Amino acid sequence: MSRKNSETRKRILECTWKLLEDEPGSATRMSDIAKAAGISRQAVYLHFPTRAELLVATTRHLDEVKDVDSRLAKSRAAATGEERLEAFIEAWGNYIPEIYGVAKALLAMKDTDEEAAAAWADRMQAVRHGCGAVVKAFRKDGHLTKNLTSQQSIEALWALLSVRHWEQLVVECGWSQKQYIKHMNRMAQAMLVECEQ
Amino acid sequence: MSRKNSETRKRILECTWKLLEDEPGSATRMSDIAKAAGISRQAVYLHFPTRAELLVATTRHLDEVKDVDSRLAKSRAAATGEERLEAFIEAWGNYIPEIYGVAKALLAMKDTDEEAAAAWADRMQAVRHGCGAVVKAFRKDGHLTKNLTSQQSIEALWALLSVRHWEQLVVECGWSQKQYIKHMNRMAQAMLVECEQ
DNA sequence: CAAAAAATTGACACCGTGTAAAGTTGACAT
DNA sequence: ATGTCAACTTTACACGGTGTCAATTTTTTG
Repeated sequence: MSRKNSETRKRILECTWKLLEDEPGSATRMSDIAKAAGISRQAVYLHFPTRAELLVATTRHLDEVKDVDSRLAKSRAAATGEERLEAFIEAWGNYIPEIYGVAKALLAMKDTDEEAAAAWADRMQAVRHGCGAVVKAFRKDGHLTKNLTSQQSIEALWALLSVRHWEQLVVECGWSQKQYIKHMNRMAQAMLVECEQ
Repeated sequence: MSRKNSETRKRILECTWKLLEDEPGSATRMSDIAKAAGISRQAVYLHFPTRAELLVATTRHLDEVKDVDSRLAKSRAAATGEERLEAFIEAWGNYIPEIYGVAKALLAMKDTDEEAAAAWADRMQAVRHGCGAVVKAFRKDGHLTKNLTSQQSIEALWALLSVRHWEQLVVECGWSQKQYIKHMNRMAQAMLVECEQ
């Protein structure tokens, strides 16, 4: 316990986070992080055996500090599917920009590193669960479209709310966070709900 | 001309393509490509100064061989917005799996290499144009939702039809190509069209 | 104070990209 | 047949980033 939560370890995590926040992606090197934390490059390896493990630890640290899980859990209070969807998109959609830097680095690593892939998949599983809860609520309301199975609905919603999708709209197309949230609600609604015309 | 279309050059491009098709992503090295093409690693550099330029050339080669542009142009024959959308999704959606390997490598490179980013942006511009044409047709029909500006509609559709979105649904979630096409049509429709209930 | 833990220093191996230079081979032009 | 030109080979090396190792110093703490 005292080992795991050492001062230095925490400082490394915070610096990694800050650096990736400023410049999302894979540009940040181990030496940059060491310099930012005011220690030698080797000292970083003393705490984290590989870059992948450091990134994974940083995401976990972030999730802990920001307390995603309880933020996502809030949406479960809502009664109707519609309300749940809105609460969920509010919670997750606004969480994305806070983790974007680290997420992007992990996403880039995913292709080559097994461990990074597993860590990312694990975190995304939480989001998927949230999507599942939303779909279930819609189903209960009897509002779910018949064009998709529950499984497909979950996956479609999950993909719609992916970090990459957010990235494309907000970072590449320049949508504001507010626009993103608003339109995601509309789109998800349109996608999941039966549209009788 | 004779220079640009040399036997060897073409063979390198074909091998790059094949290798990336088998194993999408950034794993394929210059030496792998050289070996596959039956030449020395340096010979590859004789034709393509950098890995980025090779990847860019490979996408261009692919686009040329597969003739995307004319495939996408076909959708312009359709009269109504709905028909255009369907033709466009048919054309582009079925093109994605054919280029996925190379696309993924280019996408990974995009983060670090300026030239790769530009090449990818350029190719994506073509898709965006297609989305623009679809939205325009819908607007003309008077069926476009009032919740989105034309620009936003184009971007929303563009993001929906992104390679990454396809990847998530087909590669990660295991949707069949047929399902993907079918549901993309539905989703895009639901997203763009006014839903009077 | 002595032992243990944390960090430093400096060197090095490995990989993949990219550069450089000298040498080989074959076509073909006169 | 000779010379030359282009394509390709071979060998060697520089560079940057990750990760390893071992010897040493600093800090903590029983």
